[in-house]
Order: sequence, then structure tokens, then C-alpha cells
Amino acid sequence: MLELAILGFLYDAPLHGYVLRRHIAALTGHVRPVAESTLYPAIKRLEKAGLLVRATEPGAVAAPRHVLSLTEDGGRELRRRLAEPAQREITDENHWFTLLAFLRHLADPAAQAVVLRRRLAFLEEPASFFYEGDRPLAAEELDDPFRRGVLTIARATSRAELAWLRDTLASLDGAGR
Amino acid sequence: MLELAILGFLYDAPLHGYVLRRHIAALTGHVRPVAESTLYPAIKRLEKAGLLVRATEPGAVAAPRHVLSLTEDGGRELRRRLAEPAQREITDENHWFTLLAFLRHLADPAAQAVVLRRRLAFLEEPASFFYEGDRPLAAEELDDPFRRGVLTIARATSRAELAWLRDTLASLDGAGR
DNA sequence: AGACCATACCTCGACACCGATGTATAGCGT
DNA sequence: ACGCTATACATCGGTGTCGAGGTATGGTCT
Repeated sequence: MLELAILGFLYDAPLHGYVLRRHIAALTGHVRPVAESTLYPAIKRLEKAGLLVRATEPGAVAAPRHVLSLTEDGGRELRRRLAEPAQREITDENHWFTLLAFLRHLADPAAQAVVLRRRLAFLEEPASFFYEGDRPLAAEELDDPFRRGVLTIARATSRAELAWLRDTLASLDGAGR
Repeated sequence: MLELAILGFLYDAPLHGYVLRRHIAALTGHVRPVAESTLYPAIKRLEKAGLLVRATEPGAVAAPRHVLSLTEDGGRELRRRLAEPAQREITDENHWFTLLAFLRHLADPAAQAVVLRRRLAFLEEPASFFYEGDRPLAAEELDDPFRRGVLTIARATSRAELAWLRDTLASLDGAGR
């Protein structure tokens, strides 16, 4: 998820770590903050894998900056991760939102549609958080107001997302034809 | 999050690891599956911390079971984690839903209300995923259909949750008086 | 002059998590 | 008899993440 965000931001323009950090904080920081001690090793990992290169520039304000840019391999890897996400990226909202934030980098509308359809299939599966045996329980069947809240909120999210998915898929299919 | 779920389920009734695993899978598994190799060490951690004890029983079907039950310390710890969650438990939906699933174990409506109000404060902060400088962008201002989707879905979730929070807080305040 | 904060990057130890793999019993279908 | 699945628990190596701490520069406030 973090690596995807790094690759995604660098796809648009070269950035140095400090700015990259603020970009990532804006994107997902209010939900799940990213520590510096997580970001810098992640950058090194990607550099070691040849997905990005760094160019040292004299610091505009303070210490020297390492400006990071994607290599061709990095661009390919980003597109690969966007086109063939692991199942976790589809099901976990945090991962999924990060993926959506960069899905436009997948130039082909048909490839974008494939990804959206995987999310659609996941949302269309009948699944709850609470069960009676194997039967998923509806919000109305629960006494617990907090568990009822979970289901109410999840249902509202699901409804909104399904509507958006169907809309967007229709216009992607239109564009592909 | 995992530990909270373990403590939460055991608060209702003693269970052995295998059943516990299925309970957890039902609760959060469709979004974020939990590996056995994560669950068993987590159980050991909690046991070592004195939060639960195990009693070996001959297996009803196969291998012997280790039936886990909460200690008094375990119950106290669960209530402490429910009453004073870390900020991450408030902001990250995965964590938050797990917390909500067990919040009823906090017997005091006033204490439950305190937790809900923290989530309310978080949701009422103006925050987006995308910014122009410091200004949060609205869905309508984005060209990218996928980013627009993120905001559309997040807004629907937020709306539904705010309504539910205000409702539930009102009835908790009524019960507390 | 000193305190403080923002910029900019980095290391280290601790630890939670995961996939792969292993062990053992019992039941079902072929 | 054989394979497969479900029950039931466990270990191990690799790795991603975090908190705490460190280094250095330059600007603002008092």
C-alpha cells in the first residue's frame, strides 16, 4: 500500500522524500499515518529493486534533497500492481482507496474496468460481519446498537460504492468501444 | 485489533483457538483475513500477559483442544482498551468496526458515549484525500473519475455514520440520565 | 544569545504479521 | 486402500512497521 503510493506519486513527477511524505500524509494520513521510519526504508527498497533512482540536489531550505524519479521498470511495476492487485487490495478499503487514487495511471479503460469489476464482484457477495450459524444477520436482527451501527454504515457504503461502480463501468465501457 | 477481537469474543464465553479463528474470520475475514500463524502467537502473548488461561480438553473431533478463558485481568484489559482506544482505533475503519463490535462490553452508557464522541469529532474535522495546497478538494472539482469515486464513497459513509452516531448518542444520553 | 520549529534525512531494536510447513486424528467418497 | 477435507495446534524465517532517537541547516520569536 505504501509502495503503491510512492510509485503512484512519482509517476506524475519526481519528488524528494520529505514532500512525498506530505503527499502520502494528505492521502491516507488522517486514517493511517505513515512514520518516517517506514517511508525511508520503503524508498530504499524500491531503489534497490531498480524501480526508482535518486539525484542529490542542494537543499533549497535546509539539508540536501534526494530527488526521486521512477525508472521505466518502476512505471511498469506500478502499472502491473494497478492492473493485477492482490485480493487484499480489493477487499480492504484502505488499500482499495489507495489503488483508486492512482488507477488513472492505467491508461487502458478496459484494464481499469477489469479492476473495478473485481471490486464489484467482492461487494456483490453476500457478506456480513455477524452470523447466526452460516446465515448473515441483517442490522434489524441485532439488539446491540453498536453492531447495528456497523451494519448500517457498511450497507450505506456498499450502496454508494455499487452505484458509483456501475456508473463508472458504464462510461468506461462506452469509452472502450 | 486482533488482540481486541480475541479478548472480545472470550468475554462472552470460553472458546478454543479453532473456533475463535472462525469467529474472527466471520467478523473481519472478508476484508482482512487472519492467518493461523498470526492467531496462535497472539493467543500465547495474551496468555503470557496473564489475560487468559488455557485448559486442555480431549478433542471432540480430532486433536485435543485448548479452551481459552479470560482472566479478571483480561476482562479489565478489554474494558480498558474499549474505553481508551488509541487514535488509530478511532480513525481506521477496520479497527473502528472491531471496536464497535465489542463496545457493548463496556457496561456504562456514559463511557460508551465518550468513545462515540471521539469518532464524531474525527468525522467532523474537514478532511479530504486530495488537496490543492491546503484546501481540501470536493468530488466535483476532480477530473479523475476514480478519485471522484473515493470522495463520493467516503462522503456517503461519513453521512451515514454521522447520522447513526448522533442517533445513538442521543439514546445513550437518554439512558444515562 | 538562546529557544524553538520546520526542513531533510537516517539508524536501530523490538515486534507483529505472513506464508510455508509440519504433526496428528477422524470422517467421507471412490 | 487411497486421497481429500475438516479439525486442532504449532514453529520458523523473512519482512514490513513503528517508536525513539540522532544529525544538520536555517529561520523566527523573545
